[in-house]
Amino acid sequence: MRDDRFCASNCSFTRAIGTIGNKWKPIIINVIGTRTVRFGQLDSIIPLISRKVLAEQLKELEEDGLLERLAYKELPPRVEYKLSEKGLAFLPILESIKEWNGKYEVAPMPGETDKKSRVTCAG
Amino acid sequence: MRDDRFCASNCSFTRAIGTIGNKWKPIIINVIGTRTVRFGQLDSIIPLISRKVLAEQLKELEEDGLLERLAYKELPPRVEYKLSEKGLAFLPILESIKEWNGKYEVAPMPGETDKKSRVTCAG
DNA sequence: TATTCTGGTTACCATTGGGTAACTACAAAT
DNA sequence: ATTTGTAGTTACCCAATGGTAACCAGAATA
Repeated sequence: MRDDRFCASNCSFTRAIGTIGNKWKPIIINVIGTRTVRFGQLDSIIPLISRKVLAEQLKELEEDGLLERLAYKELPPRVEYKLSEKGLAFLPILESIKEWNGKYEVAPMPGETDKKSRVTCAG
Repeated sequence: MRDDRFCASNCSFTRAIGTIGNKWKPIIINVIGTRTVRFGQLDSIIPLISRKVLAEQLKELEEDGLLERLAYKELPPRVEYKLSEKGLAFLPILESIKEWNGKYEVAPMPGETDKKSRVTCAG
């Protein structure tokens, strides 16, 4: 998922894209926002992502220092995710993407077809 | 490459990510910048991208209104790509990603290993 | 006693992504 | 007459992605 050729680039920008340039990570970061969110919450807030992929993405985001994972030694387990300083500093960028998209998007709203097959950010 | 489930979301942000949330598109947009660039130039400036994938990405970017394609009726063919207004408006976002990464990136520079296997933005 | 609850992980399998090489058209140059 | 150059496209094939279902621990609840 994370492309090592990107992360090993001598270009800082390319490395950044290697870190956050995929479709799930911006969504996850946006959903977490300034909150503290549990794994199960993320799994249900973001439909169409499987637990497997969600776990992968969270692990990578943690490795890249974008979020913090707090595991409570309880049973049943409880794990909370929140953005690190680096992750929080990324939020304004997501906001400017929203603005940009709102300003220039061509097709405004899709027709009411198959709701099940759509992704929601539900942020 | 472009995920239809994202593009059909009722969430504007998710749709935006469906459009530009992959690894090649930000790179391509960054490389083009304010210039006018030919297909072959892109192909040689961006190593490790194949012509096939490059052509795909360019087509999608054009469909999404991020760039304009100017084909001259010559032989051998000449095609020039430049960012549209929407594409140009995306450049500041890429700049803020660069800033953000410069500020928070953990591993600063990779060792001198296999240069061939790296991606360069060469912007 | 059996079920539930949570945050994963693992094995298995189908789908997809993406690379490579060959091919196109035609003009100009060798 | 053959090669070169451009911007792709197509067929083919292998590797990687990602989904599904099963499984785990161990306490609390019914």
